[in-house]
Amino acid sequence: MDKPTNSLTREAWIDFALQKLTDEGIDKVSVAALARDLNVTKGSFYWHFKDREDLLQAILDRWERTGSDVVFREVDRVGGDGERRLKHMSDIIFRRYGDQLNLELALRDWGRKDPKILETIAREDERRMDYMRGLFADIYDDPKIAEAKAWLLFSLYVGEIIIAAPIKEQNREELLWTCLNTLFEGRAGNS
Amino acid sequence: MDKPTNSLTREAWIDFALQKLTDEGIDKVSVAALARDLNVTKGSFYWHFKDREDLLQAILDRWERTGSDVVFREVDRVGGDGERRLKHMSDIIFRRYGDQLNLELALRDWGRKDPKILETIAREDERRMDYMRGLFADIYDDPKIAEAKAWLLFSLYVGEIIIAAPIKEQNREELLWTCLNTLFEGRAGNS
DNA sequence: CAAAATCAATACTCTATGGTATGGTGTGTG
DNA sequence: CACACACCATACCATAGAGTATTGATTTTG
Repeated sequence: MDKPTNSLTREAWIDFALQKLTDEGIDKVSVAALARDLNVTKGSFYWHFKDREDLLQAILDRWERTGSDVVFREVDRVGGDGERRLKHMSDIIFRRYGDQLNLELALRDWGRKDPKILETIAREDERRMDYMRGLFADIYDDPKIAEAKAWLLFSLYVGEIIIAAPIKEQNREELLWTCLNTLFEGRAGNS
Repeated sequence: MDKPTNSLTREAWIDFALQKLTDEGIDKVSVAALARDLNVTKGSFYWHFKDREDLLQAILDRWERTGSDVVFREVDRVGGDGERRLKHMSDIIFRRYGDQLNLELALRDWGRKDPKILETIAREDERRMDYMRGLFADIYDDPKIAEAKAWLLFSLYVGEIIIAAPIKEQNREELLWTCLNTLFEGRAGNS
């Protein structure tokens, strides 16, 4: 009863558009190009969507819904203290290659051009910061330090996507964990 | 003898295009739009430039030439040990608001769409990383740690441009210096 | 089975842009 | 003064994309 037809659904359009956004940026998410690649005509698109804006909004909604909650839930499910959870979370993030990272970049780039998009991104970033700040607060009493460490960790996540310089003294994984160890120095004991 | 005319020079076109790139991204750096904003026609553009590609290349060259060398030179001119220089450099970077940061973002976004652009950015990023890694090596004997700290500092620079979350426990300046202090913990003594 | 809803094709308009070809206007120089 | 060059305007072509209107073909449903 779900959808017996083999015709395009609205969700399929959104899926495909999301992939385009990831690969080529928001400007290339054009009605004409999507229709071409899907082997249909624009007549189909304008049946499922009011206009292009409608599609873009749908893309954004989807991203916000399937954002980082899954990561938070998985981390909390396994549990452990603040440091354990943060390292677990970082492990998940660092394993995410390619598409996930490119989507993040494409979205933030989109946000630079459209303040309404930026608002959504800011909400999502705030949720991420709140989560990390909370975990660091388990380790560091000074809320300013906890916030700074969370900020540095967040920066490490995005830095890896942006910085194009080669790593010279170690491999990628080593580097990331050396960075992590730097973040957990200070007040608490760690390996 | 410099340029007695009040007509548009090639450099003026590049200046204006660079501003457009900063404000609206590379896609909006269009011949038609630039000419409109400059109150001339495309006839002027195609006198100074072979085609759009020619302008884009000129923009990139200019960025690479006026990139970070000025910062490095200023830092080295004032001098001091590694930690002093790194903090001096960070102070310079953190004081740069708006345009400088947006240009960095716009460029990296451009690089995502064009591998040839990414090469130039990678070269520049490598110079920056080399410089910072060298300074951290003055403080930390382990080259892996020095590299990681440089990477974290670089991440902090770009993170601030990307992360849209509000800071809650302190103001921007405090946060950045709390982060910096975290980076200089460990083996060396600092304030 | 007929009617209605769903989904897509066709054909069209309008705007923006890259690029070319050519003609016009000021400025300096012999 | 005349000529050449630097600089720009005008007119034009081709392509790509947003959006609309209408029609056509399946499915679903009464």
